[in-house]
Amino acid sequence: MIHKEDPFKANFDSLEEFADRISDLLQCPITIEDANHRLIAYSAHDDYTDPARTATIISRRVPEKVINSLWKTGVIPALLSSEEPLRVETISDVGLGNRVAVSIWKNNEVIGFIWALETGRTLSKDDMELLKKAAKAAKNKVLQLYMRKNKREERVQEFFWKLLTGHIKTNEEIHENFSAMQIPAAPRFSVLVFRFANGITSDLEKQISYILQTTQQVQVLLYTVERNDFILLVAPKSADQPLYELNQFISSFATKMKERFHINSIQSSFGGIYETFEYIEKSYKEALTVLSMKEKFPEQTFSIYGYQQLGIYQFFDLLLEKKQQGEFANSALTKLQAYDEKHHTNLIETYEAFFDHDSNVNETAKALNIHPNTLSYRLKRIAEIGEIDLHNMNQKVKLYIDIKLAKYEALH
Amino acid sequence: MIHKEDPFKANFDSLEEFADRISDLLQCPITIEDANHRLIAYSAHDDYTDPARTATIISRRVPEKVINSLWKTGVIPALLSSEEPLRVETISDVGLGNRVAVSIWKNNEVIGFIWALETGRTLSKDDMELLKKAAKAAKNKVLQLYMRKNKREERVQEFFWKLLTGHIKTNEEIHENFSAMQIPAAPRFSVLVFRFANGITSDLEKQISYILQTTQQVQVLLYTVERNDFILLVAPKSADQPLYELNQFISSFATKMKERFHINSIQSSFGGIYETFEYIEKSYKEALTVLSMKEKFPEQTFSIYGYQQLGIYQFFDLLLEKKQQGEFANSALTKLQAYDEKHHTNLIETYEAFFDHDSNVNETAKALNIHPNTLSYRLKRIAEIGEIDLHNMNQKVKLYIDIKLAKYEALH
DNA sequence: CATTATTTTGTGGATTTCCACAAAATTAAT
DNA sequence: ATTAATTTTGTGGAAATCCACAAAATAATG
Repeated sequence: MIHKEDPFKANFDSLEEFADRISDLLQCPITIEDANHRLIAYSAHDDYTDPARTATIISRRVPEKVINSLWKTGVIPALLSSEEPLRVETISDVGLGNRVAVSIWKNNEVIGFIWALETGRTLSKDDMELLKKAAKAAKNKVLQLYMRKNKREERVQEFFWKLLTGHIKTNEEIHENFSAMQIPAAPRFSVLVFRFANGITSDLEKQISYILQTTQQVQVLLYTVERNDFILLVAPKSADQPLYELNQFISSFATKMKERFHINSIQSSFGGIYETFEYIEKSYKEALTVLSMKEKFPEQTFSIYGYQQLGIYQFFDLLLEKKQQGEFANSALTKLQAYDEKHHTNLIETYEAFFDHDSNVNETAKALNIHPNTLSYRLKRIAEIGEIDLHNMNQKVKLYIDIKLAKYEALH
Repeated sequence: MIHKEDPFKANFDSLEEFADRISDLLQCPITIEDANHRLIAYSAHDDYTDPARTATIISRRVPEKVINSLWKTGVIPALLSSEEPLRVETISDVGLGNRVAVSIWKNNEVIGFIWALETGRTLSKDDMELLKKAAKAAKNKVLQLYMRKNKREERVQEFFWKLLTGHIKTNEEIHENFSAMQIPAAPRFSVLVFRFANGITSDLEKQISYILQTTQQVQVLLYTVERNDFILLVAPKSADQPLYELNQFISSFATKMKERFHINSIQSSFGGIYETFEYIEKSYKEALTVLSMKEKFPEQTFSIYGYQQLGIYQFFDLLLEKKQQGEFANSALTKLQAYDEKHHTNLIETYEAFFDHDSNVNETAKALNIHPNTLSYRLKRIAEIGEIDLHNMNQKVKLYIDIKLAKYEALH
């Protein structure tokens, strides 16, 4: 099939119609996606489609695992760096058959993709050329969509910011806005913050937004940007393990940012998980509290992301304030410190390590490079010197807290 | 030996002289004590004295174990209820040889004792009569001492009260007063409070004072009375186990008050142990904090006396305040509560009991009357439902605190 | 420098904990 | 009322803890 003149010169009303036209010309199923792999249009009269395409059409977005594998195999990076069509071999793990893809460009930016599934036949050089022309012809329509989405995005972000700062209080008002903007409802949510080392440029924002759009672990209801912080309203899917899901999300986000965009050192946190929207502001503040604590007390909190996981550190600022007014003097701690000082021992360090390792003798001994019996001996001495009963939860905990608090104070 | 006329008619200059006179007449060593068993005077020209008397003279007070045994054998109660001389058989445990005692009375009150040690000879009926007369004759001189002591006591109490309320601040000023009033210095001290069910009458005050004067476990530097509270400045003797000594003191005080005066239900507490006197006010406040906490949260604190032992409850009022402002919501706790509610389970109670029993599976199971495996199973469920890692000290502790805090809030 | 006190490491055995598995009992759901 | 899910109790064996004791190493003291 040879097309001397541009077969896409004629106007078309919708991108669906356009997809069908390409499909007719190339004799294979066509899918058009936006830059975030959301479905824009697809050709209708095809007899066969592979599982990946089916899933894409059903959920109106490309499945996350498909996107991940397209990144890993270098397909998407190639599409983002060249206007040339690219053949993708079958990746059967994710139900992806042979296909050819091309990116749609506006100036120096990719604003979408066209996919041609090679079901019956393999595309020729000329067919590839044709696909490239199709990409150019689709530009304007995709751009319109893109602009429209951007405008909506701005309105939505403004709304989110009002929620975060508590400028919209009543549940009714919030719900009205949610449905007006077609933001899906969710039974529970949390505010999540990614804090970057530098200010978030609009380029970076697009990259983040891209990763979020292609994430299906949690539902991202809203997001906005504030200096170095990328702030999200996210809804974990399960009622059973919301914390687990959020942690997973954070970790996979960090991995993706690192692998795909070489951005390291993102600090992440999320606030409490709540069920009604009045708590958005609170959850946000809690997320900020976690970040602030992670900054001030990094060694103790590096593995903590959620406000709940922050545990006793939630009230450390409160305790510190009182401590600095001279309260909560712990004579056990004082005595142990004095003993350590005088005899060059490590009783406090030992105590701390022991409880950091969940009162597990062997683990702690290993971590401290000492014999387990040495650890036992030291604990016995700690009990004697500090006059503290190590079988008493209350006393144990108090000393543990006081040790951490002293560390915190020293860092301050 | 018969003495028709009163042999004590003649004036005498000092009680020492008087003791010698009796000793001459009865041919045995004589000791005169005040109502609190402090040595007032003793006869000098005696060839033999038993260990109890020696110790009494050396330390200028009757040893505590001797007093205890005189109470147990009913000697002191008898002396306190009758003017008649009383023979005491040897109590060899405490180094007490045979002797005769008589109490010195002023109106209806005992203000001292005279002891005659039967070293060589046994006292006859007439000798006893003589001793009784001696007690009457000693009255005035002993009373003078008694009054003088009382006056000093008043001045000292006033001074102590100023210390407690922070009206004397500088260490210098405090030290000056201490030496002016001949209060012994002590390397470390704490303020201790006994709170009685009712106001402290002057009778009760005397009884308490009596017990304190005869106590040698800790050194009582100062005391005073405020409504229902008997407030003491005490100095533990050892540097190693001051807490232990103070706890012992409290427990033995309670026992004595019960056994000797049938007074139950004393609430006791003490503040921090400090080394410089500026902290007296603070220690006092801490002691009051303990008492207040014991009142508000009795089940959790019934075995706590010292401020240090109060542990995490030291900052419960602080936490409660924040909690009531809506902070520190713990979703793990919320979920567990919901689960308990819905399925009629006891997860929270189980968790609490487990840590109250120092994470000891067997003990806890016994206390809850369940199989140890049931406990394990419940803990596993708690971890799942609350999304909490039971191998993580921080998370464990936070939930424990939050459970106790919820209880505390409910009691409020 | 010698002596004493304290700390560390090692050994062995009784006890306890931890788990996996399974049967019974109870509760919830259709 | 039957089925399914959850909870409780039981058994047994591997692993870990605890403890007493002792030798070696180190630190403190006169």
